[in-house]
Amino acid sequence: MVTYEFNRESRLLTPGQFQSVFSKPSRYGSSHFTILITANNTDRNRLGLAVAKKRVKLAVQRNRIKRLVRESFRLKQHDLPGIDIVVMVKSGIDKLDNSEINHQLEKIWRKIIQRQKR
RNA sequence: CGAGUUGGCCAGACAAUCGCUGCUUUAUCCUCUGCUUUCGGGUAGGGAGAUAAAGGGGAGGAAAGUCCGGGCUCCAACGAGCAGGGUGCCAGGUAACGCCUGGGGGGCGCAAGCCCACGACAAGUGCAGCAGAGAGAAGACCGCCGAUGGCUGGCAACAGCACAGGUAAGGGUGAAAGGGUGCGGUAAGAGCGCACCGGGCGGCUGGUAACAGUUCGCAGCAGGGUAAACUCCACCCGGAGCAAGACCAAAUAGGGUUUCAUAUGGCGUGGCUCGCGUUGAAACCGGGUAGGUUGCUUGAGCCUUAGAGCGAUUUAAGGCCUAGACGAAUGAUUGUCCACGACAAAACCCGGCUUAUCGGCCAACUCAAUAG
RNA sequence: GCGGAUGUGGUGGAAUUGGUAGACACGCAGUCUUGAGGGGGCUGUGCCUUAGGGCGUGAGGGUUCAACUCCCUCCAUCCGCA
Repeated sequence: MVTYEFNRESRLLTPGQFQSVFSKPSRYGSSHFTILITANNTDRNRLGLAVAKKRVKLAVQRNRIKRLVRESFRLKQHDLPGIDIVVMVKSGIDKLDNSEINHQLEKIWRKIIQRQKR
């Protein structure tokens, strides 16, 4: 039975874990996202978010974007093959609506899955 | 039904599915201690964690800006003085405030009502560029006069000159030129005199006071502005902040160089001095660690009723528990409905202020008025 | 989260007992020199306006005769604290 849970094991928690992703990343991107991934040699995927105050000024918008990314990751996590992910954003993303953000994330997940299968 | 003022309340709703995070209960697993044992275990109590199920909770009126005030924590204690800072009509409220309430004064509005850093420049010191004659108990540039004295003419009355001089009514300069109006007065003028108005000082009356009134008395008037200039007066303020601080584990390896001091010293201490405590301190190089728990939500708390008070507020009784996260929860998708949803999200906690904001509802009051 | 600092033409940066804002340097534009370029010289350079004049020190108010300067509110940028 496949569950769509999202608890603390599915996140990057410490600065050290973030650093390991930043040190040897594969890059993916879209018009408003930059995503870094690296293999973590487990059967779990882990997500870290880096939404800078400089990119998105209002706390309400930052929270909205983080929630959307988490939700999208939660629903897709079983199709991904054991990687650590750091999602960063670019300026202007706070002007997009929910469906547009979801659409961009979908495209990136599909690209990652294709790349990793080879 | 219109126009407006003040106060208070709400902050899309409902359903389904999938998620996040605390709390409570139950079950299973793990673990510690005691007792017992046929060494498999059994039983009682405790602990923290994991999983599952059920129930219940889960951003704001501004959570914001960080502009004030407190609680709390540490600085041995926060004691004295100086420096520095803040507030500023009066009275009250409060834990406290730069906040609030009531009152006074001034301004705006037909009104309900709204707005105001609103102590003292007659304690002292300073400032006012340019312009202007003169800028502070002032000043003759133009103007006015020239009574008096002088000169000229004339027998004289007097006329002329504008020399001495007088003059702040008028012009001009300026942000500002030293009470206003009228009459008298005069050579021309002038609080020079008088009347009224305004203001000052003293008294009296009302008020806790700010202040107001005065048919009372005094003196012709008194010296303008600026204190968000120094200052004076009254009152208040020790410093830092939850990244405060405390605990557990690890670590800080008794390493090197330089400088200061060597006790009338250094440091604690983040203005200085005294006082107090403590006994070396600081900088750089090299090396090592920066994980977890706690502080963390029950509080100047909220609701109802009754009493005190014009009110802010307060007293009593009863009831309620209403987010505590930590790479950071309170969401996503779909559907239905409508007034089509603004500004915007806690990070130790409260009380205010300020700023942003789609709209909706309720109450009291004011104006316009009886037309549709 | 807490604490602190700064804001002046296109750029750096002057101007303080409150008294003519934009010194100085760079850049830019025009012009002279040169066959041309470079270099150098000279002139101009915040905005609006025909002129007179008006508006301009991050924004908005206030005090004052007068504000870059003093006071209040807001905005933006930067720095420090484990």
